[in-house]
Formats: sequence, C-alpha cells, structure tokens
Amino acid sequence: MSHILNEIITNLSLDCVILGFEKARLEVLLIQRAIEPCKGMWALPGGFIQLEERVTLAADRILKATTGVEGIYLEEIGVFDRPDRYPGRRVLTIGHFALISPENYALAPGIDTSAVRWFDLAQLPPLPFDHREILDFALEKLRKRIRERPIGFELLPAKFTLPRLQALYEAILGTSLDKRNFRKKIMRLGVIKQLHETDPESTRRAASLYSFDADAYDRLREEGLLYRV
Amino acid sequence: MSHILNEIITNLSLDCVILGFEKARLEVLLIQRAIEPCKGMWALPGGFIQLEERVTLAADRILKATTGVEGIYLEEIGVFDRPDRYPGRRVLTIGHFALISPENYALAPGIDTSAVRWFDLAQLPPLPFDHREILDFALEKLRKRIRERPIGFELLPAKFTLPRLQALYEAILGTSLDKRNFRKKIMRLGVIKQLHETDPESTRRAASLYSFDADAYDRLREEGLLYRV
DNA sequence: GCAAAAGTGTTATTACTACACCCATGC
DNA sequence: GCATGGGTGTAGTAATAACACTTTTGC
Repeated sequence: MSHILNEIITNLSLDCVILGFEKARLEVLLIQRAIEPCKGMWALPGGFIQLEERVTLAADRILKATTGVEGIYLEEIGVFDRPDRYPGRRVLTIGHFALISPENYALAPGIDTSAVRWFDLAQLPPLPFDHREILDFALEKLRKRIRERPIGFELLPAKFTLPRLQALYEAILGTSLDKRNFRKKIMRLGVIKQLHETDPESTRRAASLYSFDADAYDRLREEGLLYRV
Repeated sequence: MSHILNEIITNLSLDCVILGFEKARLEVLLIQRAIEPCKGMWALPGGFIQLEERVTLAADRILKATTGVEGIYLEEIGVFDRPDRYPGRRVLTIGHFALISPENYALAPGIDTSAVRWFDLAQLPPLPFDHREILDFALEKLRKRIRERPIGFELLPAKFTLPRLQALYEAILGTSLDKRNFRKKIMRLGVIKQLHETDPESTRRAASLYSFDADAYDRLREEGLLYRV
C-alpha cells in the first residue's frame, strides 16, 4: 500500500452540483478552471480523491478548497463513466449534489480556480467533460425527490415565507401550483411552523415567516412521506 | 493512456446484490471465492473494471463470468468506500443490485469461483469485506422502492398468481397485507392482466394466473406512480 | 364432508382538486 | 384610493383502511 502524502486515486474523481434558489430561479454554483484540461472554462467544482480518504470527506474538502462553501450535506448521485469523458486517461467521477441557500455562504475561489459564481440554469455557459450530463441528472433527481419528500428547506433561509416556498416548488417542478392547496398540503405535513413575525423585506403586505422543524422532518423522512403533485 | 489488453482499474471494483424470491422468502445469490483474498468464503459476485470499459458492461460481464447469470437489468446503488474495506490496497466498489426469478436462470460457477448458489437471507454465511453492508443497503433500497413503484414482477415467473405476488410484497416489506385491498390496488395500477388459465401447480383450489404488462409499467414509471402501504 | 387456499363488496374516513374573493400595506 | 401581493373555505371526487364470508377443490 502506498503512503505518499496526498497521493490521489488517478482513475476516480468527484464533482459537485450545488443548487441554490434566488429571485424565483434555480441556480448552480460553477468555478472557472485555472488549470488544464479545459482551463478557463466554467465547470462543476470537483477534484481527485486521496488514496486513503473517504469520498464524503473528499467532497467536503474539494468543495471548500475550490469554492469556499463548507459544512453542507452532499449526497452521492451516481458514477459517471463515459470512457472518453476526461482527456488523456480514464477517469470515472462520482457525482454529488446539494441544495443550499446562496445567501448563507460566502464564495471564495481557491485552489486551481480563478473564479466562482452562481449561474442561472437558463443562462449556463458551455460546460466541459460530461458536466452537463451530471447537472441534468442532478436536476432530474431533485424533481423526483421533491415529489417524495418535503425538501426545499435547504434552499431557503432559516426563516421564510410560504409564497417563497411555493415559488421554489414551482421553480423545481416547472409548473404553477394552487396557492390554497399548496398551503394545505405543506401545513398538513407538520414540518414547518409559523413564527409570530412577518417578512421585514416586504414592500407591500408583509407575509408571515415560518421555520422548518427538523425533528418532524426526520420523522417523515423515515416513513418516506410524500408530496404528490 | 495505457492500452494493455484487459488492464484493470486497480482502485475500483464492482459488486452485485442479486435478489430472488423462492418459497415465500427472499434469497441472495452468492459465489464461493476460489482466489485470495478471502478464498473459500461466500461473497457477493464482483470483480474489477477494465480500463476502457463502461461500468454497466463490466457488471454484465462479471456477473456472467462468475455466476452464469446474464441479460438482467443491473442498477447502481452507490459507491462503498471504507478505506480498509479491501486488504492490501485501496479499492472502492460500485454496488449494483438486481431482482430476478431464480427459476429463469441457470447457475454456473466460473472464473475465480468454486461454487454459486442462492442463500436465504435469514441463513447467510459470514461475508467478506463490506459485503454485508452492501447487501443491507440494497435491501433497504428495495423496501423504499417498492413503495414508489410497482416492482416485484422481475422476481416472479412470467405467469404468476396474486397470492404469490402478495407474498412477495409481504416478504419485502416484512408486514402482512389485507388480501382484498392488495388486489384492488394492484389491479387499479393496470400493470398486470389476468390470463384465462389457472395455476397448474396448485394442490387445492387453483389460483388464476396473471402476467405483467411491460408497456403499462413503463408508463407508470415515467409518472413515478406509487404503491403506498 | 372437511380442510386449505382462493376469491369477493361495502362503508366510513381521509386526501385531493378545482375554484374566487377579501385583506393589509405602501405609495 | 388603488395597486400589489397575502391570505382564506367549500364542495365534489377519488383513494384508503378496516372488516367476514363464500367458493373451489383434493383428499
């Protein structure tokens, strides 16, 4: 077994699809590559796994080192394995995704990275390798999952309004939803609770603020509860 | 890029959890290892991926070479990455699973394998590496999935009876289900059709045979339809 | 004729969809 | 006072869970 410090597994990398929600649109976090291959292109944050490292820890390390984002829950979405996906040698990559509220995280371009920023999904630059495929796969996974679990809270600040939560669901699903039915369903799940405050950012009538009950959410998660659209 | 024939990726393997249903119990297909490490132990069928090979094709190739089973749909369930999971060097493995009807497949121990057979899940031998973890993960995935999709047909012969399908659901979920409600739900899905034959193996009153409508199933799959228990 | 397994319907409850108006606030 | 976005209720329909007896057949 090799023990050279920080030696990497050369045939296996990981990439992260970090999704956020801003101004009624979904966004994805991209980095501008400062090294070859594909130097200068905007790409998913990613990198190589060290020889003795757990994949999840590698994902945390790489995301922090390239974007400044840390302490988020990254979920594995699958292995991407086209033989020609990376130039010069065979590299399979383990796709990960996460949902975060952009305003909670400061961006800082780091190692091998010349810039980091959020991109609206509708205005993406060309992506290198198979990153477009990985992104599309993550989006599809998100759409399926939101029908099965009351996710979405990760994409909003700790206190949020119901109109904003509904806008998020509509952005993910690409449809519009009935306001009354949406509220009934969400409230019946019992995972959000009303705070006795209103939205200070409102310019007209202020909406009530709600917060998310993590314990109740975990209970539902166990039971595989659904949001059916 | 290396082009030595059949050169493998040394840090990445794959393993297969093949589940079947026999005599009201779930079973898993294991092989007896004919080579080190863990020579002589019963283990999940698995092996290494070749340098230019797609993972799915590698899984088909390895499963056929070790067990004789071929032509089945293998689904990726995730990467297993404990640093000490394989002795002597770092090897991550991509877990796969599949559901098949044991009677449809002839078993033939092959390369690096001294025996193949089905094991009742309740009477498993000790498994090497992290194979127990991979198996448990696959079973958990199966339980979650059966609540979301009308699976289970892969585990039964082409013609099956409703009592047998119900027994399968009960085996997977670990609960008992109401016969009338089960039939109503399954029939309402519209993915199985009644044949005008009865079960020739019956010793008392013979049950009707049904078959599975693959087209209707695919349509439901698209919509993410559910079996809620 | 009886044991064993297959098959069948109804009711009460709960969840879902569709749909239109009033309320609070800043300007 | 009006424009903007927040908030609320009902009725018809569909799905669900709970529940017990009759039918067929081999022995």
